Order: sequence, then structure tokens, then C-alpha cells
Amino acid sequence: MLSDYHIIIDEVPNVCESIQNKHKRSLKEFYIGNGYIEVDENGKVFATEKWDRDHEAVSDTLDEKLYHFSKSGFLYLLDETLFIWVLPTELLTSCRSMTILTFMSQGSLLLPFLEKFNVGVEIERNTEEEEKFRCQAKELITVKTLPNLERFNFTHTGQTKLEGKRATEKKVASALKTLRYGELRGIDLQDVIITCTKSQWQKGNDDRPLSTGFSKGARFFEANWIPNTTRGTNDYAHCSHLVYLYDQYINPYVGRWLGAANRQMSDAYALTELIQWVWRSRIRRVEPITLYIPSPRMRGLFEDWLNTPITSTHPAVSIAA
DNA sequence: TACGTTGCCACTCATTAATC
DNA sequence: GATTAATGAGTGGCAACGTA
Repeated sequence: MLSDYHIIIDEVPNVCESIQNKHKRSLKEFYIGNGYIEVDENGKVFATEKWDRDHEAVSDTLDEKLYHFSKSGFLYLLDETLFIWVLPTELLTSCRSMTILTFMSQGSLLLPFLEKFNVGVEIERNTEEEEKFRCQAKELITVKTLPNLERFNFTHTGQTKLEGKRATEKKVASALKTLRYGELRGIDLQDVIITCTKSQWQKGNDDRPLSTGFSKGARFFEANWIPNTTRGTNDYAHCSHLVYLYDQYINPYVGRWLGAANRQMSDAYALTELIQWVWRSRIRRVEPITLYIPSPRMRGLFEDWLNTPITSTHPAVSIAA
């Protein structure tokens, strides 16, 4: 059906997404031991005939959602513990050609993914455009830290482990409050975007969120909290101030599976994700912004990129697959 | 001494419970 | 169902504290 078409996508598609963690023992005993799933050498999960026959009857114990994912052929199991959804490579290869326009392709998981599944790739880049983009960013972005939060661990795990440790959460809230009544005095919080793990910012349903964790007592709840993975929206293109409470790493299971578990890849990934997030703000309208990044690693990566002229020996930035 | 940071109090607002 | 009271959460502002 697609074989006559040349397809162009202007954003890197998500190649995988974690669905669910299971304890190794329960997975071995209930899913594999009882003969409901089989897993091939690549990690692909196949529902057995037994699960086909019994899936409704055992749905109170074995996850029905996983059954449907596996029947669609999108389900993989990593290290006998993490179920992930994987983009079917046929979507990329069944057309005459697929071109993906992107920025900083070396930081996306798409390249190691295509390599793992032996999909041929040609990479083209335009260093002149990249350099223009970088120069403009350097001119428009003021990068700042939040001194009191530099020692905090803002990785996903770091933030998750803090949940409920009120004394520590309060230090973050306190730093935000100081920012609000200090440097951000007079700034409408509707013009501010902030990210951290969702559970450290709000609880309850999304229609009527209640503040919790870092936002509790921070006087910052009116700001626009958006996920660290946000991309492809113009809803925040009016925002002038950004607070980035994150230290990004590739999910270690996914990283190992894709052969991308190294420092260089991890840093490139973190930088790409950060840049995607920053470009939700009014910088996309070529207006100046102030960006607060307390994590020394993330701030260092961003400032290095901002201050290093892009030459032709710089890693590739756009791909054509 | 100046300035940044933190804790506390009083106020407002939204929600829920109680009463008619 | 409408009104009122009680409760909880969030906020603004200020005073006290700590540090250079």
C-alpha cells in the first residue's frame, strides 16, 4: 500500500516505550514457566496458543494489555523484567523511501534502533544551518543555575526515591519559592514552564491536579508543568522563563538492548531531549528566554553545545532513511 | 552590614459536610 | 436543592536567621 510513496516525517518517531515492569520471579513463574509466552533471542514476545485459549480466564492474573500488545507484534521483553512497546520497522521500510528531518540525530534512539534491526540508513547534514541555529540560540538564551539545588539528584530514579521524604522535597520547594520572589518577581507564572517527574509535582486527576512534592509550598503551582519528554506542541510558545529539574539518561534496559549504553550516547541523548524541551518556549518565535538548569551535568552539556561552533567534523544532525 | 534564605501567620478560595 | 459552616490547601508578605 505504501510502496509507491516517498514519505517525509519532520520529527524522529518514538522507537520504543516502556510499558510495564514485572518482578523477574513472577515473570519466570507465571508468564514463561506456565507456558503463556515465548521470547526470541531479540527479546520479541510471542503469546502461546495456551494464552490465546485462556487469556480471558487468566486476565485477573496475567495482564490482558500485554496479551494484546504481543498479538500485534509490538511487545518485547528486556532482561526478563521490562516489557516495552517497539515501533514496527515495517512502517519505516515498506514505503519507497522514508526521510526523517531532525535535529541532533546522534542523540536519538532511532539510529541504534535501525542498526539493531539492520535497516539501511543514509545520513545527510547541513552544518551551515546548524551553525546558524546554534548562534541564534546563543544569542537568545541566558542559562542560569539554582545554587541551592546543584547537589540534588534530579535523575528519574533520584526524584522517585525522594517521594515522601518531605524534608528534602521542601528544600526544592524552598528554592523555587526563593526564585519566584527573587528573580521571577513580576513575571506571570503563566509564562513559566517547569519540568520534573510528574509525581513530584502534582497528584489527583489531570482535570483538577493538586500540588505535591516539589510544588508544595513553592508558590509555583500556577506555572506550566510539562513532561520532560514534551515535543511537538506550540501551547507554550509564549513562555519566557524555563526551569529544568531533570538529569536525563537513557533507560538502562533500553540502552543495553540497543547497544547504546555508553557515556557518549547518554550525553547526546540528554542534550537532544533538553533542546527539544527548550524549544517549546518562545525561543521558537525568536524571542529571548531564561533557562534555569540546576543539574551541573545537564547545564554543562547545554553550555558546551551553545559555545562550541559546529564544523563539518561535528557529528551528524539529520538523517535520511 | 547587606543580602539571600527560611519559617510563620493571616488571609483567600475551593471543596465537602451539615442543615433546613 | 439551596444555603451555611467547617475544613484544607495555597499564597503573600514579613520577620528572623545565617553567612560572607
